Amino acid sequence: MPNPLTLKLEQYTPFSPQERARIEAMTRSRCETYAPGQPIIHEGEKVDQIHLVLTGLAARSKQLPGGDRQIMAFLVPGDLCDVEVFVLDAMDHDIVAVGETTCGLIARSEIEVALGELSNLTKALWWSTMTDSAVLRARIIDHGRRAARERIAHLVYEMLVRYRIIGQARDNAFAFPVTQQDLADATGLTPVHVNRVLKGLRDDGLLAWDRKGVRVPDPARLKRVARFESAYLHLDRTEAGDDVAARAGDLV
Amino acid sequence: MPNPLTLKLEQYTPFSPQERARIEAMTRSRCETYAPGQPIIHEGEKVDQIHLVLTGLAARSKQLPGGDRQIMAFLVPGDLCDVEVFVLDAMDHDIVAVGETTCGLIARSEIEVALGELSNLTKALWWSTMTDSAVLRARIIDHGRRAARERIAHLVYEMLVRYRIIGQARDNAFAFPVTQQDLADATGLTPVHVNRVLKGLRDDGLLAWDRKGVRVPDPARLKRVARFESAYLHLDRTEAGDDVAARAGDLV
DNA sequence: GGTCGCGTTTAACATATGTATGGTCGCTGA
DNA sequence: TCAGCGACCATACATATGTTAAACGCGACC
Repeated sequence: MPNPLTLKLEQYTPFSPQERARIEAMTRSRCETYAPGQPIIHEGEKVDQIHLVLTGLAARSKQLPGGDRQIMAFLVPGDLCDVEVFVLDAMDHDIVAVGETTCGLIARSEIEVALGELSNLTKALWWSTMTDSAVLRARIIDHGRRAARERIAHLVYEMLVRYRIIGQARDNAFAFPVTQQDLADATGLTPVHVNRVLKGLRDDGLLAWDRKGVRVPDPARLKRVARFESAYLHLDRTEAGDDVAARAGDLV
Repeated sequence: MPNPLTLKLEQYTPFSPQERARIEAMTRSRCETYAPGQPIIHEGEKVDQIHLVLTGLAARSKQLPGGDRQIMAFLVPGDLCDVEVFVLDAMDHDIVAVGETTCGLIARSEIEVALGELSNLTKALWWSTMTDSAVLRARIIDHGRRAARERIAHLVYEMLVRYRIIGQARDNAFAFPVTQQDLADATGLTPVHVNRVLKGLRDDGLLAWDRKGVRVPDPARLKRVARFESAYLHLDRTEAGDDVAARAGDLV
């Protein structure tokens, strides 16, 4: 019976017998089984082997302060839990077993030789894709487990950080040319309600929003309201020089 | 003034002067500017150049039948709109300009040489990552713009397709070992409400859910209720042999 | 064979958010 | 100058979903 990973990947492209054998070999080495509810990988963990779901059901999930939990994706046999290890230093969410689950463990080195030498640019592109995914997951958490006020606060704070990173925020103010309708479309709310919430945030002095942009008078306070955790943006690569730190440092 | 793409990518790794020059060269070739609201790429389009946001603000968005729209991500200068062109045949969502926006256009071939030769396995891994992102976006749409009933129906239908693909669904039934609490965590609802909705779906004969799994008596009907569109799963690679089609064919 | 724990089911009630509508303000163009 | 338009703002009301709590079924385990 074929390996679920090849079954999955061959949706994209058929492999040669050699390639197939290589994948089968990789995934046969070592397994681990987990009981329902048991964590497979924790947030913050630095993994150096890739987990592949072989049987059962797992989930990407995030535990929120306050006890809420958001599942962002289910992982069925053939799904890889943590490809991001190649480019990100640590997991920004948990993987948990939902049903009784067995995973194949593939050493990072093993995949590295299978992929061949990756150029700097390639790796940077991977990193960009992986962080984009992380931002998508953050949006899922927002929608699933945060009230409108936090949701909007979170979005604004994230944009502040992102604009700072590219050097386009001065004095915690940045141009953000969206209408309230756009905001509604982004947050899954209704324009009327966006307006209500915005008014509330303005009244509380959490942000100012005039024609030309947003200003955040007190980022630390907005961050608290938004329950913002910066890990998912993966800005902590100090090797990249301290430019990034200098640009976003006080926000994260 | 530095190119916003290098500014972004160098968060991950510093480039050599040559690498930097290469990126700058790629993005200098051709630009296009878009007015607010104007589409940059449409769903279904096959692009063969990559769009890079240089100034302004764009968004990944999806137009739903009924007029609703969901923005899944904002794109600021330095963000790439459509890296997926390398492995996916067509866009599964739109890119629209939110503010006045200019994009640099990078020919697909240009990036291809910069990346070097990619092995089959590498490309398959890219494909896997990109479709995972697409599933995340589907979840954002669910949360933002679908009522609880459709949301759950959509999730169940997606799981049916995914289990079929890996050959673990028989007779439109599959093991799905989740509790209602898990479902609530995944859909952003409350266990009580999940229960209500599930009861409704069962009463309407849309699904049966006993201890050992889910059964979907009439997939076509569930698909309608879920307003499910299969494009985002990218199952239409007929070159992959018709195995996939055979496995999921009638569902998509 | 009882009891304990866990998941499910149901009920009554509370509220965040949606719906509908209309008003104001600042632009733009004739 | 005025009409028209789009964005923002406000109000009244409707409802999907959350909250709390309790009962029920059922397998696990002594």
